[in-house]
Amino acid sequence: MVAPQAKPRATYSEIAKAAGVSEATVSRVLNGDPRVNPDRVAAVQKVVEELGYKRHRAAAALASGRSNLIAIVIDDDLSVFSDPFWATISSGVSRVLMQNELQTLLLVASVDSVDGPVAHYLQGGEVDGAIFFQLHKETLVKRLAKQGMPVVISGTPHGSSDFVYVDSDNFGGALQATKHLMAQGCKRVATITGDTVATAGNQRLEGFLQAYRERGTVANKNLIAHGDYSFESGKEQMRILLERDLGVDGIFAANDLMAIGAIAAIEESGLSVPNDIKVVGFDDSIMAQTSRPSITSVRQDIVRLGETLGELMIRKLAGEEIEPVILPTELVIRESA
Amino acid sequence: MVAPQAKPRATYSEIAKAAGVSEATVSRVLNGDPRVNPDRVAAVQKVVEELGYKRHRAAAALASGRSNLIAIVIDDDLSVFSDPFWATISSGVSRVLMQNELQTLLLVASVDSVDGPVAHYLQGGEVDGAIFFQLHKETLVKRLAKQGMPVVISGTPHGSSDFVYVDSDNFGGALQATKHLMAQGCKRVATITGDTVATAGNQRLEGFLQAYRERGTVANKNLIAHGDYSFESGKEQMRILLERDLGVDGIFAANDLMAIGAIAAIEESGLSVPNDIKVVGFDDSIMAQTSRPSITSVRQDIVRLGETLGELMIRKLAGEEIEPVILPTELVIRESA
DNA sequence: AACCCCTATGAAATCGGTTTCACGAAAGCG
DNA sequence: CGCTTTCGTGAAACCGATTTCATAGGGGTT
Repeated sequence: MVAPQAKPRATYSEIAKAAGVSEATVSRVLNGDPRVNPDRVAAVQKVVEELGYKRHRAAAALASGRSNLIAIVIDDDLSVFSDPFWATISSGVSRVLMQNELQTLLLVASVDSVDGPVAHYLQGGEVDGAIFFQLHKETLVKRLAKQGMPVVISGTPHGSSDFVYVDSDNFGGALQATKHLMAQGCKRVATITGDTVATAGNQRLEGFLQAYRERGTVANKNLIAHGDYSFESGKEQMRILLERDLGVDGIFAANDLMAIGAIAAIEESGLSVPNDIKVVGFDDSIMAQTSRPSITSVRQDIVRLGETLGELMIRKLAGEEIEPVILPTELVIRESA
Repeated sequence: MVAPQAKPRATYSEIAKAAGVSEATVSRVLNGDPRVNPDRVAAVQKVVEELGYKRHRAAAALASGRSNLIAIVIDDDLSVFSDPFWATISSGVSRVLMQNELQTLLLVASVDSVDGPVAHYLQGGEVDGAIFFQLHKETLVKRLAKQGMPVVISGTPHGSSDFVYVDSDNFGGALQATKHLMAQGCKRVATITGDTVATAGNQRLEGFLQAYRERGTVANKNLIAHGDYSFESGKEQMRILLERDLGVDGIFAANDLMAIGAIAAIEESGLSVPNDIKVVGFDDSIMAQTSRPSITSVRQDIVRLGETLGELMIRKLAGEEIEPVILPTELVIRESA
């Protein structure tokens, strides 16, 4: 049951011989060194073509000290199930990296410990850079960055930190969503927040509050219900809001799932969406489109997010100074508001 | 802006010196060669511990010819958006592989061409094995397998092919779903299929047909509507079924999204679910839970699917003869049927 | 014309493990 | 008791690219 190896891969030594140059020159040609005589470049390229040569990554990595590998680090515990965008982002990252001759290494593991296997792995110099999703503890990332490893993270980090990150405009999206509700005539707009410990949830809440400020008022504290992004919490918090009897006529939910939960609670209480209460969600997920009523929602460009992560990493590897990027969101208007 | 490198990593030569043995012995110890004297094993392990040594992957790969890298290959065009399980499966794979000292390489690219970059990459011997998702063209996979590369695929392949694959029991799930509808008193159960060119869609259709057979009849051809897994197609095909006026009172949709579309069409026509028509979906996605009415659906164990893919790969790498695995499905009963 | 500098190039060292091979010692055998 | 095996071990070759370093020519300067 052993592998019947195909033709043994070509090496520099063969190419060098066939092209009548030294291995050093082959290397120079393949790495785009401009100093090589055009004739030889052509000769080498011809042979490379004919032999169907492919660079041996491990050998190149060993010799150059660069692995051409970028890790995508995902925390095992939380992200996979809670973040529906994970796949899309990763694919965007992978595509962009691949176009730049880099490979994507997928690391799904518990990232919490600064001393765990992931930490060791990353610090072992096995990868040229790391992209983090769903950052909860920043200690590890901070340390890696300090050691000189190029790091880009998805989502706004907590602290002052000078990490480079990419995020959707949670604040702006929430602001726009809330203002839309107000513009639709809602007098008392409430919000159901997501996990406000994480920055995304917090920013969406801030956007909501800002809409009130821009109207010259302050949102009543009772108009803020704290959910956790789940359908159940949306339903539950909506029930609580209704019980408070504040005359709520508009809801900004921090994601679509909670918006759907809220609508379920509203309809169970005998009211209707959007006639009695209007609802806006966040994410513009497939559910926003298929739910009845369909849900007005804040759209994030997830593909672009992934691609941006990849691009920033590439620029960072090239030594550029790079800045965090906030991607715009867009309000998609449907039946619910 | 250059990396302030931490301590330069330890190497065999240091370990060998410190432990008073040769580098060859260090290698043997670190690779678990049983022939080494226990005293030396202990000595080496102690030094390794103290120095916090980490194996240099590139060097090891170069010397041994094994990369310890397994590729997950995903076709750019289709899978990412259409398959909601992608992320979950990948994470399962990655976790299992990591527990076995293997890394997961994510390849998102167009896989169609037998001569494209992915093909080249895989044939370049850069990885020790490959796991394919969403297989459309089998040519490349077939060739890789023939060349001795361990290959495992997710989903049942088309042909006779002797590939090793892992799949959910689409046939059994569909059979169970349809029988459930019949048991609920449905006299005329129809189905909305997914893409029947792909095996999963076909198997679900076959399961549906089998339910009729087991009842001793044959399903009327007009009871079969062909969708494409999208919400819109579910709605559209349901409309068509209703227009045929066959007295349909049960629907098995090949996924939840189409089930939701079907329900939308049913309610728009003035009928109600489940009173007039009962509906069963497939996937047990989050939408099945949050939709109103909530949807009875066939559940697949996606996490297990990913883990199984990883496990099969590991066993294959170990040289075991392995067989395809079909994972059981489970009918989750909710309001719609 | 003598001298210096720059450029293109190849020989050889190097990266850090793995594996082959040879050898001495210990063990098994007749 | 002498001879063949087996066992543990280290020296050294090796994996395939990259990179340093030395060198031979070519060009320019005065």
